[in-house]
Amino acid sequence: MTSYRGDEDGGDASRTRILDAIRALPAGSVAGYGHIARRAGLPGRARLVAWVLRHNADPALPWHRVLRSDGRIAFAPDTAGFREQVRRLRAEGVVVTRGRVRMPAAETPLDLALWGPPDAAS
DNA sequence: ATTTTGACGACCC
DNA sequence: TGGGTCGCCAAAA
Repeated sequence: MTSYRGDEDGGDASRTRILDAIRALPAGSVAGYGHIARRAGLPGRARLVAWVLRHNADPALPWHRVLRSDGRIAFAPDTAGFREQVRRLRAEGVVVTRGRVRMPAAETPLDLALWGPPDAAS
């Protein structure tokens, strides 16, 4: 409680919710930044998700399951991060072609079963 | 206080 | 599929 207006989460809670949403990603699945933001109750804050990931220090976080909305890896192709992400994804059975992944139409039946409807924030 | 930057996204052609 | 524009939010310069 960094002391301020009670209604304000101070972005701290937002950060937590984002990390939470990412941790909820099933192995072998992928999601876009915007998708995560939405799941975290922060529609339109895709860039905030990116910011959180950039500042993330938790090695257990499945950050590699987060891609751009077009299924493309966010890192530049010639970076270590890029290669690392491809490596991790493939290790989970995800098909990565030319630094890009086949994105689920939107909500695969499986996702709905695991995540429930978009509104029912867990 | 203004500008630039970034692990973004929806649109348009 | 690919490239460019504009909108968006928070941080850093």
